[in-house]
Amino acid sequence: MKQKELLIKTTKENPKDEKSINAQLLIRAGFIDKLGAGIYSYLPLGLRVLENIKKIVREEMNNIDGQEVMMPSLLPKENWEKTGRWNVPEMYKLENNKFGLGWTHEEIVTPLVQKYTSSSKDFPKYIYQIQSKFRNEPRAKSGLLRGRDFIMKDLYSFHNNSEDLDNYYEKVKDAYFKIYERCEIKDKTYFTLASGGEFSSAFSHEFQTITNAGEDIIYVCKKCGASFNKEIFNKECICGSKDFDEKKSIEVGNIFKLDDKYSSVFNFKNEESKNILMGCYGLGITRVMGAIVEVFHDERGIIWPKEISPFKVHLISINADAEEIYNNLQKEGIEVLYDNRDKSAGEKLYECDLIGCYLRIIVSEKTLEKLSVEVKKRKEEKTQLVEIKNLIEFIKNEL
RNA sequence: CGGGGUAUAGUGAAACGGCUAUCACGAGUCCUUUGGGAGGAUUUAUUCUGAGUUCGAAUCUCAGUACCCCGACCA
Repeated sequence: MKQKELLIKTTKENPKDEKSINAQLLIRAGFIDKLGAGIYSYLPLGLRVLENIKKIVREEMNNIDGQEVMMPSLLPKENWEKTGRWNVPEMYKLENNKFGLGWTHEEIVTPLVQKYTSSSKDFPKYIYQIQSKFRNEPRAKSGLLRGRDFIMKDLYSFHNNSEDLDNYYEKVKDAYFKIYERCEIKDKTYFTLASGGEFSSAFSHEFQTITNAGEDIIYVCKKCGASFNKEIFNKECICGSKDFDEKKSIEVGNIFKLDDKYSSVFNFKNEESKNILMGCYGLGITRVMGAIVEVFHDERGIIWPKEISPFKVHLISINADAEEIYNNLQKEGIEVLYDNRDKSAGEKLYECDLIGCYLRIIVSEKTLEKLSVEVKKRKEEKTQLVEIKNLIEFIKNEL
């Protein structure tokens, strides 16, 4: 992609109506555009980031046999009335009062699975989607961290018995950690015991990423590492220790067992004449994007993890023609953003740091004399001189 | 939903109740520039909406709306 043609405008000044770091940087660097509180457009760069996160999530969900579907967002009132969730604060109701916008999908996925199964032999089933969710947040805030229109992956599992549910629950937990590992926030993400909430009998588990921008407080046991959400924290760990670290964090995932809360409607029983049991597993795609920016940035801008970077390579020419190098990189299938604009060197470098692609290549008169270019990782200070004839191989090794 | 704050050009800011609403950046055109946001020329506004006070309102008052922050809420 040539930067001259990209729909992007970066700014030096922070927008005055955003205080959170993720919103400030993402807007300044041209990834997102604000339409209202908790409502954002994703511009070409921002959409590439989202797609990268979605790709990781899809791969890990498919690895645990998840089947992707897409359910509607426009949802009939009747579905919600059956479960008593029509009159909840989260629901955006449409003017005609016959439909509401989807803020979760138990009401849709359960009848769907019921319709396409006919006996307990059809189970288990694992159904997920990646889709816009709408929640009437009383207070949208912190940029992408709490939106009213946001993107979420929601997986629903259906089981014959609780052992099967328990086993799958563990598999989802592992899959989530793989996702956070690939997003490079695993080190800062804790598997946290939390309240089950109104619709789940026991406890739920949250994946909490440590950041000051977070809106939750968790307590991490210094002895065994177990962590607890403030809402259920009772001052003594399961290991018996009373020594905790208190940390601010953002919930980047939430999994819980619904048991038969919604699935008691299935009109067939399993072998033990028990109901089908459900698990529900949420992961906020846009929230993860915001959390990554909160975790990975410096005073100059965003520092994207390798797999998330909108382009793997940002190619910059200073007083030189980088067209041929750009074409060669593209031919090799390397995602490259080429700054071919007629701007001063300083401006290009500042923008490059702000946007924060994983690798930076600078082509200049100075290094072309040595038949070389400069390559630098955004997260590192050191720059390497690489001969042009070895460039493709060098880059491929880095990616 | 309670409390606090803000609203002026595309962006960020300035302007005592009084002159043609000012500055920087961005963007457009022209010229010179090119290793860390370069320089000159030129162009760029319904001061959030509605009412009121006043000879006169960006400025004061009231109402509304939007946004930010704190809290409550957060399957």
